[in-house]
Amino acid sequence: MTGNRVTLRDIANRLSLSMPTVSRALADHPDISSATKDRVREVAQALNYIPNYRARYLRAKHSRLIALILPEMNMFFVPSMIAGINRVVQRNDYSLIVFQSDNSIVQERRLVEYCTHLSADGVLLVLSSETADLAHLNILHDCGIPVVLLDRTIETTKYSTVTIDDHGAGREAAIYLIEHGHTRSVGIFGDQRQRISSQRLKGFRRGYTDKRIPVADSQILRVTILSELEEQLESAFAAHADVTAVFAMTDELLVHTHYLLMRRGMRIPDDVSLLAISDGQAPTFLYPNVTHFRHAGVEAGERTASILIGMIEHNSDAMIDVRIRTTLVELGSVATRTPSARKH
Amino acid sequence: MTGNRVTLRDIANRLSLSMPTVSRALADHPDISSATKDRVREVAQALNYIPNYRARYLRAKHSRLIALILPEMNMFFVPSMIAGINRVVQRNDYSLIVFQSDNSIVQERRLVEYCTHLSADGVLLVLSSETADLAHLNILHDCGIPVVLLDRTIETTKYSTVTIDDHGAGREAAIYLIEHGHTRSVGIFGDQRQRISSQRLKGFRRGYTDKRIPVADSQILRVTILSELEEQLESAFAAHADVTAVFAMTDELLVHTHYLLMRRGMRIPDDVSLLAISDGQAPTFLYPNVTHFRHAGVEAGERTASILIGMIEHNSDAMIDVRIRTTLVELGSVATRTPSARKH
DNA sequence: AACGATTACGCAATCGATTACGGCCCCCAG
DNA sequence: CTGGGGGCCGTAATCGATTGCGTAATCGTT
Repeated sequence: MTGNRVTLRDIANRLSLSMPTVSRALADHPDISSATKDRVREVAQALNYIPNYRARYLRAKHSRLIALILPEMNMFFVPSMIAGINRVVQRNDYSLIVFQSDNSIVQERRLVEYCTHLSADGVLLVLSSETADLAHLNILHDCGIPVVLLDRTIETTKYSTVTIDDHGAGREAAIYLIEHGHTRSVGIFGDQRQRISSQRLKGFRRGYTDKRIPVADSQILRVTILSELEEQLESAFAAHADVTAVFAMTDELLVHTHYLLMRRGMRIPDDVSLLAISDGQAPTFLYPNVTHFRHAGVEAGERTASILIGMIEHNSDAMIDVRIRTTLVELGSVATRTPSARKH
Repeated sequence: MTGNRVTLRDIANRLSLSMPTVSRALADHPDISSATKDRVREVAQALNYIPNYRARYLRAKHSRLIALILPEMNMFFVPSMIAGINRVVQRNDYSLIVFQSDNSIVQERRLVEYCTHLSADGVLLVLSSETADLAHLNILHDCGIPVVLLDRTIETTKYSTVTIDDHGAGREAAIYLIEHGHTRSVGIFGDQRQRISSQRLKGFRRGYTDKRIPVADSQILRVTILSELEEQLESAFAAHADVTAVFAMTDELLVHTHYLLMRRGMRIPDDVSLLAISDGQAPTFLYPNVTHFRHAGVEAGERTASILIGMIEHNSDAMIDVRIRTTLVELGSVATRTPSARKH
């Protein structure tokens, strides 16, 4: 360690110039002669000058820091989403600060506040499951820090949001199953306090309603804790011997459902068809590959980050709501059943 | 947006006090009377004062920022590692800045430099696959910024490292297979430019050597791109009809190998046994569950972050090398074979 | 020759907070 | 009565960089 860092003053002293001149020289300001610029650059290089962004951004109002607050790390979706966000963020010369709220509203509140301390230029927020309202975001609004809500949100007219078309995906999944002859299926959904879960569930039911096919409540699983899945699935099978298909709302539910079906000795799609909403990774390494409605995490991340940076740079308060549509990827885990060909 | 943020000066003016007094009052300095402290706190609250860390840390030498540079996002290992890092980082009141080098040494170099601009207090680095030496880290050393190399490293005596006991895990995996009667197996390894791949491979071979069982080169797969896996696996099976077990070096290789085995119609573990090194997630949702040598990503992240923060706070240059041992988790994907019971 | 314009740079303030140092007032002891 | 010592607070400098404004020197113009 060479002691303290080289500053503009050091360069200035070395060249008998003033700090402002050195600053302007390094910034390629037109007021400075190119001869001086060259000398400054040379000395800066020689002395190994390292700019102090902390000092620079103290004067500027911005920090070029973007915060991402996640409820939790998850091997599905989150990594690709971060990858997408990071790509856009880095490309625009911002840095991404990642926080975890651990699904706690207290933590989330604390972190939001912390973002103001850090003078983040913008905040990307995936709400914790405990978050019921958005009052704790007022502080960001007061500071003029734009926010984009991502993936897991609640209804709002105040903040921009980027979400999957959850309702649409659920509905299309149902219709896809019905059109392949699966009039009796089991739908597996997550914690209903989360909008993505309730929306996908509503969409799923809607699909059946639209096709005028009844769905019993026992066909709809609401899995709050993963460990409940097995029992709920067994009950559903027990209640409905004529089930020919299973729909899983997320990758996490998918992989565990897939496992349970396999363990049950069920062949996919011969004994039971399997359909999911997924970011497309798990379906390609499960056997057989799983037909799914795909939402690209990378894309979602990129769009979200783009919107946020747009808001930051145009100082815009415009509320943008992006609903990302899913695309069907058919990989053969859903069989076509004719009404007569039902199991047994 | 209410215009500009409330500063210490605003509070000072409101109370006809000086900025330093307000600063000290908020910091609970003994020089300030409790009456004044109360008044200051009250006004700070009322005015919605938000401290500016950027200004605060300009005087202090530190920033309470820790940077993490990753080669890429990956659904396996990385999320749990980040989770572990983040937990420790947040608990110690630091913030985590995440960068992706996209496996490019140019990017990595740029990001390392960027860390100095931001005055990061420490850097956590997972080397890109292109990184062959550590010269680009000198700048960090010059700035007195501690570094801990994580997971994917190269040999160094200059920086602290946290790695899995790759060689040991590979060796134990081999021995485990042998002791279960699998004298002929296929080992699937990653890009040999990476230390973790070469070490695991070496360890695996070593296990066989120790047990005095020959291993043909065609039993060892080196998979640089995932799409090559299928072909290589087929060749291996074609070359060795007596293969009774497959070992996958990582989760990523595991899930795809599992898929290929299933698609081949092979029953696990009846037709072929499957063993892996894994962080323990994938093995529990693949059917059947996969016996593996487990390395906890969360733990690795936590240890790494702890070491880095220790170095930061004790201003220590001590070189620490942590080699995380893997633990065997038996989940039944490896059958016990007696010599006579080999397949056919 | 004198004056306005241009070039190239320095001075001083500023961002918001922290800290070394100094000073006032009051109380108590000598 | 006086001096020493706390208690409590203000002054000024500082962190490193940026920016508005001023200015000396040079140049060109009529």
